[in-house]
Amino acid sequence: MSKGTFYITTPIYYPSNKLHLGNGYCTVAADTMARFKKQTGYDTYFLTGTDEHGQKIETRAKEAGKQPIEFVDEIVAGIKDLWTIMDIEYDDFIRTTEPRHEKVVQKIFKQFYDQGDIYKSEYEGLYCTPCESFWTQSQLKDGNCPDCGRPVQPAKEESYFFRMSKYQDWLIEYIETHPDFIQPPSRANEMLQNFLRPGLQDLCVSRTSFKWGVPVDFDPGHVVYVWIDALSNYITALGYGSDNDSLYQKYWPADIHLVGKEIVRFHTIYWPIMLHALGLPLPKQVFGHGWLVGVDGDKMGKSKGNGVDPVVLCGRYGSDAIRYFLMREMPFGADGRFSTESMFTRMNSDLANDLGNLVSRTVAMIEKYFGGVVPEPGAPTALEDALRARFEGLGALVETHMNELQFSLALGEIWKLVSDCNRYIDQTQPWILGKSEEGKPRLQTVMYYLAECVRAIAVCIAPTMPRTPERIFAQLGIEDAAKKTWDSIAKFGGLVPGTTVKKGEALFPRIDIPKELEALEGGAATPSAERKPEPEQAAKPAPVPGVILTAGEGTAADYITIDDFAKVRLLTAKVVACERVEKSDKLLKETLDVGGETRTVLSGIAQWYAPEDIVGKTVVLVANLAPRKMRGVMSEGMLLCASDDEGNLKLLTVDGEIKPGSEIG
RNA sequence: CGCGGGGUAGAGCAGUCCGGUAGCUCGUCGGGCUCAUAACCCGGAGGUCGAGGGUUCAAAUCCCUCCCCCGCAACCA
Repeated sequence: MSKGTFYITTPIYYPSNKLHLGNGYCTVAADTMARFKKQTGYDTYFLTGTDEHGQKIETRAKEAGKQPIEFVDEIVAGIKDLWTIMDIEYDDFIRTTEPRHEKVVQKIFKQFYDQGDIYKSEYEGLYCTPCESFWTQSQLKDGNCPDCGRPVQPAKEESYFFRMSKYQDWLIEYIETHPDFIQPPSRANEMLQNFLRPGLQDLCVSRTSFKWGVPVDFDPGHVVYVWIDALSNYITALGYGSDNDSLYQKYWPADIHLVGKEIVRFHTIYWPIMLHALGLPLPKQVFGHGWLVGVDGDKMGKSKGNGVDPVVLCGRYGSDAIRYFLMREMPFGADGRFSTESMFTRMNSDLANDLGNLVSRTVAMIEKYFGGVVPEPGAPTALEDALRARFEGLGALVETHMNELQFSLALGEIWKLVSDCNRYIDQTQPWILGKSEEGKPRLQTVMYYLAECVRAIAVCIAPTMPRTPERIFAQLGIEDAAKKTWDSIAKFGGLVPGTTVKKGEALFPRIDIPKELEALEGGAATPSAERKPEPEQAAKPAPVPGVILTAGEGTAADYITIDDFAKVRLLTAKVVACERVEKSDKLLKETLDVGGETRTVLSGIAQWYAPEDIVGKTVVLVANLAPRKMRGVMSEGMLLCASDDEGNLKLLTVDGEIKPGSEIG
């Protein structure tokens, strides 16, 4: 029965924050793929999870006044809720803090050590204290830290290292002889050119500077650093190295590791080398997908604060619509632009107008002309033959595209059938046929063909849109599970005449775009929301900023209380120094006098201000914003800016002179 | 010359490997239809294919040069 196994994974997410739509994108893709494979007869296993160790979590937990495990427990619960909301049907959710994972990580680490892949060394390097980073002589810029430009000091840290270089030639050879291993191929070039051919450095695989990690059991004080800890989840989740490794035996090697393009390196260099060192087979494919980027080309990430809250979107428009949009809008390998406007447009035209309306008119006509009973088809004409050909060719086309993870193309094929059906109605003019008795036989054929095609469409969209098919089947009166399967659409004619249809609610109600934009943006925009939507403005550049929503809650335009406001500590600050940040064309680094205290803040204003422009200005600082490292420099707050519709920024300043560090409010 | 990707209609993209009438979706304009969610169907307008040079009967496509945008450069999906 089963065509074989299929094991697919997402990255394990780092729960330092709530997830955003970009994480959802990757996970929806994996889920869609898993569902498709299940549907087409594979024994499928879909793994996702969280990578919960590391200094950042330790720090964030401390800031929140919690134990690290308490801190991640809460966030992980939120992540699982999100996956439920987005209809993610994973088979397992691995947390790197689980004993089943930690034990095996220790075992793997020990094995590497015993076989000489890992050695202990004193990392002697040049250390930049603010950046908490070591640098080699060659990495320095003008003798200073290449990230922040500050001086570095010689320092030592005892660490274990993995001999990457030992496996480098083997890996180059492997990648060259397995062209499908890294997808899309451009990513393979990147890896070869940037990292492998120039030569791998040995990889630091333990830390002593923080505690929140898997302890190295034979050397107290060391914890396993992210690489071995996080990457090994793909096999520890299957029980590799445990008493029961039946899942591992069954599903490894993975068919696809789905990863964001920024972590391709870890999955195509470190991970294969680790596996090889363990004597294990490599995953068949690592697919580096693109990012959702905002209209201005910014990546939608936690660090940008411009993510769109998937919970809000799913709640408002249904997870199926969101999933459809994500899978349809952009080709999977490349970056895709996200804006709420493009999402609404897509939802209206494809889901409401094309598919929803097709189901609606089909069912309505069967009710009107045949009392709701699906009629027996008569002899086909050329029109029916063409429709039938499309129907019967659909499965193979969808499968081809899906196997290449081209979700967008697969959906495009399905929508060709939707479109054919709408055209078919126009060509056959059922409302004319229905007027006379002579037209009835022909009308029977037309209605049957439509209903049967709608059935096929419902089957095909199921992996992407898990909820909608049942709603369609209900309207078509299909109850027999055998008529809902992938196999049932291989041949035209599965629908049994005589079943009773029943018109239901509109599958996807049309969205009033200007209204929705207003509702969404108005309600859920960040407090510092710099931009306003401009719904109609369809004119030239139309930089409709769609992506300013963050992980906020409400959708209504709620008021905040004075207490809420009081949570934000605003202070005046005088800019005493300012410089550009190395390797960034957006950031300026300001040194601020906040009444005796000195703060360093990074702001993304370099396009609008030269450093010398703002020295001496008194600006408004959000003083209690959680510090964040950008470009390796810790930013201790945020400067308030106003921005207009085009995104032009102006710093907020103070009317006249006032002592630096004065409270605002 | 660090590496990779990109520049095609108002917007978002395909086409480039393997040269042969420049295509899709949205928008826009006009027409048709009335079963349907003001939905559907047909047609039109709109492109110096980033710039320049070369090869060729023929170049978005192959070669050379240049310009511009984005990403990566050793823990942000």
